Amino acid sequence: MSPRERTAPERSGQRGATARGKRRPPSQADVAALAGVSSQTVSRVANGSSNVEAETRERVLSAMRILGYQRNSAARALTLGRFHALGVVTFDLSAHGNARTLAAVSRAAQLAGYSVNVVCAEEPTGNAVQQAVRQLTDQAVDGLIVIEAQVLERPGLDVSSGVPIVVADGDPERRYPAVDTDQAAGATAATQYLLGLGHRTVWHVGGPQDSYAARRRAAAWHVALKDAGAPVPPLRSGDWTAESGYRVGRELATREDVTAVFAANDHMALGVMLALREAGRAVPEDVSVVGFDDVPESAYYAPPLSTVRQDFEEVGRQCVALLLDQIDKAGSDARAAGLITVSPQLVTRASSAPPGPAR
Amino acid sequence: MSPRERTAPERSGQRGATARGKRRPPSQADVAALAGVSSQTVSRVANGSSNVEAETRERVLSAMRILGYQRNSAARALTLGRFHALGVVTFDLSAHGNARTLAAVSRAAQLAGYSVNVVCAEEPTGNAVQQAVRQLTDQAVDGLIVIEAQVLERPGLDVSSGVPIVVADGDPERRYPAVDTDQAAGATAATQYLLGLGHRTVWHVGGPQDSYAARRRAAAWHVALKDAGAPVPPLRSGDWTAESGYRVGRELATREDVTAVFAANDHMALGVMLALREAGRAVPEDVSVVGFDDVPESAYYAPPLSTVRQDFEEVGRQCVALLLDQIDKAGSDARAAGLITVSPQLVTRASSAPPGPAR
DNA sequence: GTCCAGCATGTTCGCGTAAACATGGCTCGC
DNA sequence: GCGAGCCATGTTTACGCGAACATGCTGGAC
Repeated sequence: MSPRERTAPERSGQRGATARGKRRPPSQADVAALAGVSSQTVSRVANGSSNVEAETRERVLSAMRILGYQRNSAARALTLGRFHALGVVTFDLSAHGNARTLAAVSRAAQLAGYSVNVVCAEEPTGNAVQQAVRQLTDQAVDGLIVIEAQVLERPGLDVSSGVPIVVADGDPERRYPAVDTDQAAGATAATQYLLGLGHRTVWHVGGPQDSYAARRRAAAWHVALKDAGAPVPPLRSGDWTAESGYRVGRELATREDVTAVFAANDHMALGVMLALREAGRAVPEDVSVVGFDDVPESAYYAPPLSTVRQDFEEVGRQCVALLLDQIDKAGSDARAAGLITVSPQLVTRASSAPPGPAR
Repeated sequence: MSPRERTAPERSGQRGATARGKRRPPSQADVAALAGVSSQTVSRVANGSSNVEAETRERVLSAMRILGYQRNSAARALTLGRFHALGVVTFDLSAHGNARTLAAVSRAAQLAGYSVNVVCAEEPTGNAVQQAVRQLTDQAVDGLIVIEAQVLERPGLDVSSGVPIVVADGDPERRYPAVDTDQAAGATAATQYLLGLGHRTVWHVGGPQDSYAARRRAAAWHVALKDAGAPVPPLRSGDWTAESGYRVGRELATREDVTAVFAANDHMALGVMLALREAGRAVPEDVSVVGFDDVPESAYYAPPLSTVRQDFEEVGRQCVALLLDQIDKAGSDARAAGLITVSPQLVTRASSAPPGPAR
């Protein structure tokens, strides 16, 4: 009559060790039967609820161990309406910053008892993202983190899927709560630093123009030059790769009046330096170079690269904090859309110096 | 009498747009009610089943659109007993290779209709991994991929959690099916290449000794030297970072007899090159350097680095293929534990050359 | 002594889905 | 012309869990 009648005869001895038959993992009911209690009591023990006598608890725990019980998270999610999972959408994990941010998100989420579901969209086209988001929400997440969100700006893209969203690094329209490195501060610091060394002006190798972070770095560079009354050279853009930096660098190397270059990331700076050296322009004697990111290797470039250090750990942590916040207060009208800013820090190394006396 | 009685009166007009009340996402039953069919028919349409009249299907699809229906994956997983999710355990996403592999896994999984659950274990201690695996299986995955699995060798570590496991890059004991770059072939190629250039012997800067990949590269280097009748210099080890490469490089730079160095990854090679240059030893004129990985930037190092290119994409793809294979044939005794090997490729650039005539 | 509070535990039910089974109409073959 | 079989669709049920409610027992206040 009780549900035990169904399950009890079917098993004899413990399973789990043997690979026989169409094994079904043990359920609460199985544990309950073995411990001689109701499945509800098992549930209480599993959730660390109070109100279970010590002796009963022990019996249940022991039964769990014997059967190798693990609660079924699907069933759990179904009844609770919560998945305890976060989704992360990103575009290019080979980009150092994205990978680092993801790692930090993963750690923070784990600490909070959430798992992390990653989707790596092929391309930052609206469609790919749409699909990625669809897959994630379909796949059961309580919230979404979008890393490197340039794509969100595409008009008509609707990622409102019912779950809260937090954007890391770039939501130009402020449609979602966001966590971001203070790109402007970093770019300004780099530019002012180079000007302060005595350079007449600073050239900028920007990132791809569909990247919001890249645009903000470029804008801050522009403003910093204007504020200082320095001439504003034309903006050259790459695509974050060292190769693109090299390409732009070759062009810059031909111009005698280039004495300081601020690249929007370290990898492009690396390419720029190689191009300069190949053209016979010494770094930093003839041209100073500053990057952005502070990838761990940049201290060992030739020469070691001055750069702007981003705190990816902090960005990841804050993303998770902000998202969990939104998830928890789901009832109250969340959309308060905060913006958390993480400060970067200028790191000076051997790739920058005052302009040479000659010239 | 029908379930519709419960749901119908509760809602008026469509929800989803308004933020009123304790919204519950629309369910099959809601769609069914709106379309005037049974929920089973909705299920059939949702799963693309045959046997639904075109006109009915249209009605259901339209109802889905109106309500913004998304199937509840928890309920789905509960009935199907499958989550359509893979778990990935890794240790350090800032390591280029791991991040790339993860990205490839993510893409391959997505293509197969699986989502990817990532856990980034703090440290490669048995405990951390144990916990990570626990969290993942608890969190509902159909299979597990362990990237950079040196940790699996710890005795007593039991990750047998009922789900199939595939190991990327290193399961020394072959306890699990694995996909791996052919480390030996890569290291051998690099060593033989340097010997072939005329160097009397080749020094090796190995990775951390608890990394299986590092140990295999070192072993192959050792064998290649012996096979060639070259003297075998003592092994120096770093920890994959450029900083450690620099440290070892400073030491090597003091030895006049060092003319060729094979580093176990590109970042350490970078550090080595900086140390050599600082000590007045030119690369490649005085010392040739070869790395491993072919990170995208290595072509722009100073000088551009000869290295062994790993095909992370392929490793990721194969991992997923192997894992899905195991998942599907769960019944048959899977543990056939295949090993899939992915070939790396030597890429020669400016950092290597025949030894200088002098000396 | 009575009654109620509090506690350990059991019972019922619903979550959303898909499999299994049921139904009723229609076609086709002989 | 009548049953076999197929098709579109409906109905029932199980999946595993935990919230809500139910039960029965102990002890203390009055």
